[in-house]
Amino acid sequence: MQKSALYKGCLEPIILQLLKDNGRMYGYQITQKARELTRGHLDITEGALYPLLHRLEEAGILETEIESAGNRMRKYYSLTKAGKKQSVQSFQELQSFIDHLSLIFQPKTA
Amino acid sequence: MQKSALYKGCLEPIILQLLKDNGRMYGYQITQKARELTRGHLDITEGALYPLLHRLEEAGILETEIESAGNRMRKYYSLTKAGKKQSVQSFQELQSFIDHLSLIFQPKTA
DNA sequence: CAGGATACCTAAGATAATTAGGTATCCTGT
DNA sequence: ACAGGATACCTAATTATCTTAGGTATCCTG
Repeated sequence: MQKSALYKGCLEPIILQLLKDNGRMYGYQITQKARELTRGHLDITEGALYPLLHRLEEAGILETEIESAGNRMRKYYSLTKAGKKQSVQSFQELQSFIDHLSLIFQPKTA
Repeated sequence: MQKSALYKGCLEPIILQLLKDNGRMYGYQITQKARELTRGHLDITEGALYPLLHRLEEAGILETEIESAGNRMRKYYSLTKAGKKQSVQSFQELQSFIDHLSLIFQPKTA
């Protein structure tokens, strides 16, 4: 995906939703899960993902635990209490945004 | 709207769709029609609209006719042949993008 | 032991909007 | 008569968000 600029602005709600559904995840895992759920259509680039995760942690939306798998580190992210609220809200925003779009693209059913 | 960054990248398909449905429109009219169809939720800013219209004309997607209503000019935009193709394609892209999003946000129904 | 997958990261550039202006006409109310 | 809101066009500076293109390092398979 990402050929289209449509993707812009959707990354944050996507991440919050994945963390809501899966409890806690590390960065690389998030990219794999998104790819899996969309059968390869959604490719989250690491250059977008990591800076966003850091911003969300900074903002108190996410919290981290670092663990090691063998000799390799994994930084697990999960929703804070504020993050859970945020994930609900961002889902609602996305839902309502899509509803409004459909008023443009399917005016008959309006 | 536009509090959310979701809107980014959607303006072009929206404009193409409105022109497809309404034949020909001038800039200000596009903003009003979008507002009307979404009952006030979609506010297309002129700073985004006009430069985009110019780019689409430059690209041969849109063509213009200037008319005057009283002493005031109106620049009407309509889809070229290439523009009609483009409007179909951009609709399909939007549709498929939303389908993929729904795989993230409603994984049960996948 | 090369190469792909796993796992983290950042910086420079591109893209696409917002914000905040500018110009000018038309119409309504006081 | 004229202030102010709607109509109608436009652009430039800034901001937000992503892509591209790197960098480091471990693990596993052929």
